[in-house]
Amino acid sequence: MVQPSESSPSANEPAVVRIAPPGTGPGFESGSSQRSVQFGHDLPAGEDPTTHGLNPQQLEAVTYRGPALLIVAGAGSGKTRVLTQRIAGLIRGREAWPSQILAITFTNKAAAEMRERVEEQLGGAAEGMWISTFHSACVRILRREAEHFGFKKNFTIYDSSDTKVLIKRLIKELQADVLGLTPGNVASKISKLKNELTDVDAYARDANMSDPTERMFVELFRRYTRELARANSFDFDDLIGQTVYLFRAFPHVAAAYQKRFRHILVDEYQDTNHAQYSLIRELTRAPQPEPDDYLLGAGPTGIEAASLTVVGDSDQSIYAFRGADIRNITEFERDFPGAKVVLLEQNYRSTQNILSAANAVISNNFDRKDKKLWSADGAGEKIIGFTGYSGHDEAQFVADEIEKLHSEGMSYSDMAVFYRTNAQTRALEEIFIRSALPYRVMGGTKFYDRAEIRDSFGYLVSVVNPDDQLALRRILNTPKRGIGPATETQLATFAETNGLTFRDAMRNVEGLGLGPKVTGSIRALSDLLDEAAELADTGVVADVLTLLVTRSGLLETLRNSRDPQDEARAENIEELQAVTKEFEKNNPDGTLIDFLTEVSLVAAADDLDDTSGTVSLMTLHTAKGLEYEAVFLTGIEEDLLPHKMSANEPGGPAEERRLFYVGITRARKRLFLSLAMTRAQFGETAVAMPSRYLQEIPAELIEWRQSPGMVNSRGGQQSRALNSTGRRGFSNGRGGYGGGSDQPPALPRPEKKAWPNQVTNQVRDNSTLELVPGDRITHVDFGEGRVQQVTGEGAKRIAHVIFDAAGPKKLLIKIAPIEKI
DNA sequence: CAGCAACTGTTTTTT
DNA sequence: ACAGTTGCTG
Repeated sequence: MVQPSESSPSANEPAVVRIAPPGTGPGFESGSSQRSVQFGHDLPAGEDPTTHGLNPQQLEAVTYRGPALLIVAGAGSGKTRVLTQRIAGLIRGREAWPSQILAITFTNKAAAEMRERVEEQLGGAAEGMWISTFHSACVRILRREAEHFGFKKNFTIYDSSDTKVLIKRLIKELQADVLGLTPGNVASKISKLKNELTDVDAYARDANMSDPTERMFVELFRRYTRELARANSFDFDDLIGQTVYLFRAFPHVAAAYQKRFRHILVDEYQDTNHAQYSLIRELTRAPQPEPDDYLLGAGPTGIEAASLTVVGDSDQSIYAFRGADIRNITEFERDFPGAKVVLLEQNYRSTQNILSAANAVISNNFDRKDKKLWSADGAGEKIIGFTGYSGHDEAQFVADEIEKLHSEGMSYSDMAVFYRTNAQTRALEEIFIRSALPYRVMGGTKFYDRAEIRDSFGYLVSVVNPDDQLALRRILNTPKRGIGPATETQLATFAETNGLTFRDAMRNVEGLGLGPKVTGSIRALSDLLDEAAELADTGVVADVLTLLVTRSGLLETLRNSRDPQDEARAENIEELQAVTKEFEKNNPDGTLIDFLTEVSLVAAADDLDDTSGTVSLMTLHTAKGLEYEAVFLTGIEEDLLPHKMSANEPGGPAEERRLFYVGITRARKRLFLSLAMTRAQFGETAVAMPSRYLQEIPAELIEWRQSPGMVNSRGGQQSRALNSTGRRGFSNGRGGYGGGSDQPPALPRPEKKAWPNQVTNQVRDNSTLELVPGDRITHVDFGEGRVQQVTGEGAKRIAHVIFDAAGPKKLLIKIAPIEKI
């Protein structure tokens, strides 16, 4: 069996899988204080490595044997440890071969981590085990079985933006935009339907076809489905849904997997959607006897259904928006009669203060099983609260506190900043860059979303999967080679009328009667793709990419451009070449298809880099499953958390509260909650109100450095740094707010734009500014100060300054808003 | 067909 | 604020 691609790290961070040394770096949920005793080789003689060091509930979860087991694992209760020891125990006790194990995790990174830890327990005997995400596992199955239902095994995967491009084209063709249908809303509706395993025909049966918008939507859905099939492609949702379809339509195919996988384990079960649930149901069915078995008189197969272990926490269900159905976990016992349930409530991660805050917040969600996390490790430090005047002010607080923790000996990689929306990174990044703080934004998937990278992938996909018309159209005139929309349409029509693929139309371009110049361009492109395909059969991925980007002129066009940004774009392509070389190194037998599959399925959390020594920035969603010594939860404001888009949705506010809960429970020792009074949005500054969830935390757990009540409308004139130091103890014992009131005081209403965005408007370049210790400087926010020391080289020179009022700061000289006096 | 200026809507979260 | 798109001109 081919080794799965999920055992290699994401192509974005292509080095070897990194495991943080105990106690450092962002760990996966593992019960940090238990870590030192978890591996067999540390044990005294005679101890059972599978069960050593477990509490009674964990022990039960590891050793229980039966058809179905639900482990209700509160945050930080050591569930990953329980899962890995359970797997190791099954294999060590000869109850299962590695190849009979299927473990499903939420991200590739979590899968790699789990594999690593199982191997460590077993001394490397995990060969043949499937530990992967739902999507990766389904790709593996589909590649092997695609030919059963009209796909080829070289299929490619459409990500959400590919999907949108295709739908956009269809909307244009059908002029569906006049009915208010946009690529966004059509794509999300189709995705929802697929998550419910509803296909076009099923939907059309119940649709109100007298409604023109509805009728149009059905037509779009139908064409979208047809186009995907024609392009030999699956979208994200298809990967799951089509696998379920495959199993249901071809019982003998399903039986092969039902027989193979004897133990199925699913992590983060609370976030499974209906399609994923159905997949698990199919896999845990007892295999049906095949026709041949009857002929041989074998009767029923006699093979029992696989055993199923699921781990989850309904309080951490945060993906309802993409179809996750909390009932999958709440009704588990009904779905699998005779299921055993084990509750893990002891927390090995956080201090009691942090857990008490988390418990208090989540207890406001009614309709949940009461569950209280507790720790044996003591109260710990208080939670720190802070209210800034603006998002930048808040960011400055975060940066200052990070510096402080760092100077006290905490590694940057042990700290993380969370936020609700990706847009909030801007202010944080600006301040962090200025403060010369090493940071890294997780997810955002920025690299693979850049146009030049997508173009490069367009070439690669066109080579691997010539049926993909979308990829071909993307590269047809990129770089510019004189093939406009008119020519593109002619090619498409020619293909249509002659029953050819778009790619074949290109191969026969001479038959179209186009101008000699255009014909020549298409011929050259077509030949290049053929040559690359030949190379892909024998050569390595990196060479194929190099051939394509050089011979197509993509790279050269960018290099010769006079747009200064194109230089960076060319560098991005070179970085992609480096990524393919790394892939090559990690997967010596990896094909181009493997490479494309891997990058298609990287998740936001997959590019975590444990050893990089940087602060991690990420959304609350990405943070799930991770833990850090110190956590900063930013933007704890109404309309942001809970987000205003969630207000109308049923269950919205409760889900947002779970999101807050997830954020709180990521912290081991230190937790910081911050908000701003005004926040820039759409370039305009709007007033923000403290989040309702803040009041749910008992006041005695929070020490407000600057409470919402302390901030007044004149505050914008003062620098935060002037009045934030040394004040403490504003709790009054009742509400969560300082300043003497029980309820969050009504915030003042400053005029719009009362405090124009002080940071972003200032584009400056101080790269020529020379500073030496002793110089007096003035800073836009911090006032006057004296340079103590200058470190770093060139563009990275950092001034260490003690400001008269704001105290010590580090500034990146190139971009800091400073002047020499 | 390419390049430029003006104009739009967009931001909730993600495999 | 910004990117992506439309519409005009050469």
